Amino acid sequence: MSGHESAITRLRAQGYRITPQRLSVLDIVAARTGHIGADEVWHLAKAQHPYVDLATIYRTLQLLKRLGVVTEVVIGNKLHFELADQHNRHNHMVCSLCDAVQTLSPDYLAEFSHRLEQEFGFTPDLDNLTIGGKCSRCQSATPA
Amino acid sequence: MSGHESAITRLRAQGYRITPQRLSVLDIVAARTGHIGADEVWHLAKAQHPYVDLATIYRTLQLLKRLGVVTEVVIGNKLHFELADQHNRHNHMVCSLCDAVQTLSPDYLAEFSHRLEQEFGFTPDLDNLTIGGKCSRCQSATPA
DNA sequence: TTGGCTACCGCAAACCGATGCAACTACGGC
DNA sequence: GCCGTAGTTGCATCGGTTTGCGGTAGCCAA
Repeated sequence: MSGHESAITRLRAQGYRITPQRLSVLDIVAARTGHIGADEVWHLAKAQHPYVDLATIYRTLQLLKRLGVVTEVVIGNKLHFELADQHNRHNHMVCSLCDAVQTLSPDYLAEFSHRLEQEFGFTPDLDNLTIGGKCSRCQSATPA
Repeated sequence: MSGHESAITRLRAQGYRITPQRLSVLDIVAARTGHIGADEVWHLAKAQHPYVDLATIYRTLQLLKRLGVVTEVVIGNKLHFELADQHNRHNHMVCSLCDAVQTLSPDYLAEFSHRLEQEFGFTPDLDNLTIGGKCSRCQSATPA
């Protein structure tokens, strides 16, 4: 129940309403260290509030993403989310074979990002950037 | 009708079969300069072969992607594909607001990629990396 | 050329995520 | 504390992509 008062304040400040459903989603995502799937958020939310609809979960998560409260991680072909912590930003590397996830300091992408902005005027959304590829384990396990 | 014989050879060499459906998809993607949506591939394929199923199109495109024959570009929430040209590699920057696509030399990502491989043993799949963000036009059009 | 093995296809249904709509409710104003 | 209104919700449905299954056909061997 702590650590996301600022998110609530921000919601209210921008004219969004504070609803039990939104609080549930926020609590659930905040309680988890690391990412959580949309379906799992739904499952947990129903425990608190039996009639929440999955559509509401998706809408809420998209809203929180737009506000920068949560970030999105694409794992396999499912969406996962995690609380955006400005003091612990990171990107995700996801193995396309085993879906293992490693985190990465945004420092690795800082220079790249600056160049895109300066040379193309394009502002990459690094907070929600998931990098696909092969982890070391699968890399060496693959025949050739 | 030219330029993808090597792809056919590669398919056969790996034990995959050459079917009319696969040849259609290959022709269609090769004929297009730039990316093409899965549904459009389907549309064009049906002109040649009326009973092709959309599922076959998707399966074929995923197979060709796995073999490195085509690359995937995520635009909005649709998948697009284009012929992988080793002599003209590039990445894509897609605006999340207007879906505009800009291409980017892979040079911009080369150093980043090397670091991931050396420090984490993670091999990023840069060929299929789509970078989301805001294009300069939408950036300046957004109120704040 | 023929036969047989197995990859592949078409069909249908499932799945994830997004969206339109009418009913509902949070919340500022009185 | 009550009211009005506009933002939200639940429900139903839809669009794009994936998957399971039984029949089909590409390819290799003889």
